[in-house]
Amino acid sequence: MSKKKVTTLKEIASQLNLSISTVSRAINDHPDISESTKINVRKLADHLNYTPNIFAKGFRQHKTNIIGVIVPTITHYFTSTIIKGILEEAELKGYRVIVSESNNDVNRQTEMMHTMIQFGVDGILMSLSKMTKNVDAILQTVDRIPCVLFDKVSSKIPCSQIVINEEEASFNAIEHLINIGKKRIAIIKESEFSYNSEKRYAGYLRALKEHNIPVDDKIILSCNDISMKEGKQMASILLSMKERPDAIFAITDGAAIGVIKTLKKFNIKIPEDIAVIGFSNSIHSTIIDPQLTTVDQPGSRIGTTAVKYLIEEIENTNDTLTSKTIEIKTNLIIRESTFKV
Amino acid sequence: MSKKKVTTLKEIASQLNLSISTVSRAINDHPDISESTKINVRKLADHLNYTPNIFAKGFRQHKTNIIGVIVPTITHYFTSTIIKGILEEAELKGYRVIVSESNNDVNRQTEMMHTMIQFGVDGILMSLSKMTKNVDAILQTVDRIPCVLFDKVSSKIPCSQIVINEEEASFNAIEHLINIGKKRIAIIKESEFSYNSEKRYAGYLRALKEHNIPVDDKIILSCNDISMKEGKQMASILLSMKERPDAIFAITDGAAIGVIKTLKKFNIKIPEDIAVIGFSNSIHSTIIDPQLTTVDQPGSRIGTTAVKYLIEEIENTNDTLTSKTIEIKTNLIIRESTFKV
DNA sequence: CTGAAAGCGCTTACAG
DNA sequence: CTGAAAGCGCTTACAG
Repeated sequence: MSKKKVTTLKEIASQLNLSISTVSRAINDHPDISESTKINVRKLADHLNYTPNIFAKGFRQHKTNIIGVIVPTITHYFTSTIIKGILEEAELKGYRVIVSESNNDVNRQTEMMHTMIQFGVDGILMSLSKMTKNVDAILQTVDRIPCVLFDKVSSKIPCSQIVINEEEASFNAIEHLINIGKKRIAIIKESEFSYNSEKRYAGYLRALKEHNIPVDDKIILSCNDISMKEGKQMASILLSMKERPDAIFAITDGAAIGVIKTLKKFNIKIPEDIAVIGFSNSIHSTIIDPQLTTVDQPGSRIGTTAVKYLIEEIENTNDTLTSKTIEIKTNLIIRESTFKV
Repeated sequence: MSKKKVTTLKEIASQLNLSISTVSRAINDHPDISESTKINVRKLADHLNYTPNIFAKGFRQHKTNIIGVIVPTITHYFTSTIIKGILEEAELKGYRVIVSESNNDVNRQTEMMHTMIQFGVDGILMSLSKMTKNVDAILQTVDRIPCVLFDKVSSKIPCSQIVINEEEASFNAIEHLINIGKKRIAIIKESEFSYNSEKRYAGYLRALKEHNIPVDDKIILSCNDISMKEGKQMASILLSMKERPDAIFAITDGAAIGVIKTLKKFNIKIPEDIAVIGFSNSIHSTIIDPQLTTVDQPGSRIGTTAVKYLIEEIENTNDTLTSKTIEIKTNLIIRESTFKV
């Protein structure tokens, strides 16, 4: 592939009989340079289609204006909306974004952090892969380069974290079920190693407690790798019980949709016999019939917020490193699976 | 943010009493260097956690090992599966990926190509934004740097293009409808400026022709910005006709799902009264009830193939530039919306 | 087998 | 207001 020869400062300087330094300053609008020189330089630069060699620049300034993003899976709708937010905000601030998928593999995740650092990114935005138990590698990274965690975070890591109000959102969802008269509310959650799942579970427990509803372990179901399939299985288990629940809270929309599919198969009336609530407000939630009541997670806002905090940290030269945890508010979207019009 | 001091070749050289050149060669496994030196250098490099400064390297070698990707919208499931494929293959080959969204804005698209070139990407992978009529900017880019188009392509651009067999896939979908006895098949498509839509429409026309079914313009509906909403509207229009169709082919799953929702609202039996086919095999197609017959587009394969061709072009030093168009095969996935078990 | 030196394109403290 | 020079970290032709 033959690339066209590319314009450099040297080229412009020689054509204008100026020094490279002057041309550099003129292009960067340095106050020392006379207006007339600036005009001449800019004109020729435009004409020759000059674009600075970012590598020489980044190399010189130890700054690349690239942000690295590591997520478990890019194909989840929620994740892709976060990335959308990241791209928008980063672009606005003059940063480019390198994206990587860890596929929920902790080793890949570690490797990716290293490659990103090696690529000279200015900072890293990361959503942790499942089962990230050993955080040593991450601690090292946080120590070397600005990092912000989002969505799947860990309190063991000293850096800013952007999350949603998981516990409260879940509390509100359960309270809504109680308000519509439900008394025996099942939950389908993940194992205790999932940060998000535990928070949502905590909200569930608090809601029951505050409304004096006894907790029944039999209708608290955990599964690994929660998805539509698990939702179906858990729904079958719940239906087979002597004392069926009158509402099911699945901590992901996927599982909630699996639940609805199974309930429909057994001709259970939704929400009259059993109401269903999910979590995420994925697009699926309006495709399924009845449409799913769920918690809307503003992915795009999470993304833009994460970028804001990261860039602040990148550009903040003084050494005060305050790691904040920012909670993005969610909304309960009430639809047919809990509310009959 | 205080960054730890980073290990350089110089540091290693001085600790080992070697020259920088020798250390550089040892690390790059140059044949000139003795095995013992290599071992020493590697050991210390590991110990000091040495990672080459990619910017110095890229700057020196005019190669960044970064691929730029520009897509209209990242949040479309199909697009995100393509990106997944791109990330996998790129990583395998030692490349990183910068992603950008054009949001279907031609100006943004042009700007992004420029920024990417400025960032020194080795090549660009692009899916064209809608209404890319003026391809001048793209022609310029193609001239400066290896490019491969995928999914939304244009025959006006001389570079390799990775597409699916749109026309044939659509032909097969229509033929399936004919095989199950349908005789009056409507199509919901986009305007004539959409490459994909036009190809699918061509397949529709050919199938009708080969089966001697007359074409009726009244049941050929076009809309801009096709989605679920448009699917609902078009379905209403079709239902209001004296001569209703007995099958509807929507060229996107979103529109097909809108169609199904409207048909259900009017208690039309699917597929007996009206069968429905979509295009993409998005996850929605198994959420909706009845499940949607649709064309599976292997997004991940499109992504990996695009990367393969791009890297071939990047690494191919000789000047023979052969632009091929590669068609990735699709499959018709038959489900309840056309076939009653 | 190893080293000294030039150079990639840019910025910036220093000098005038 | 402008220029000469050093240097960012690396690779590589040249010399030994």
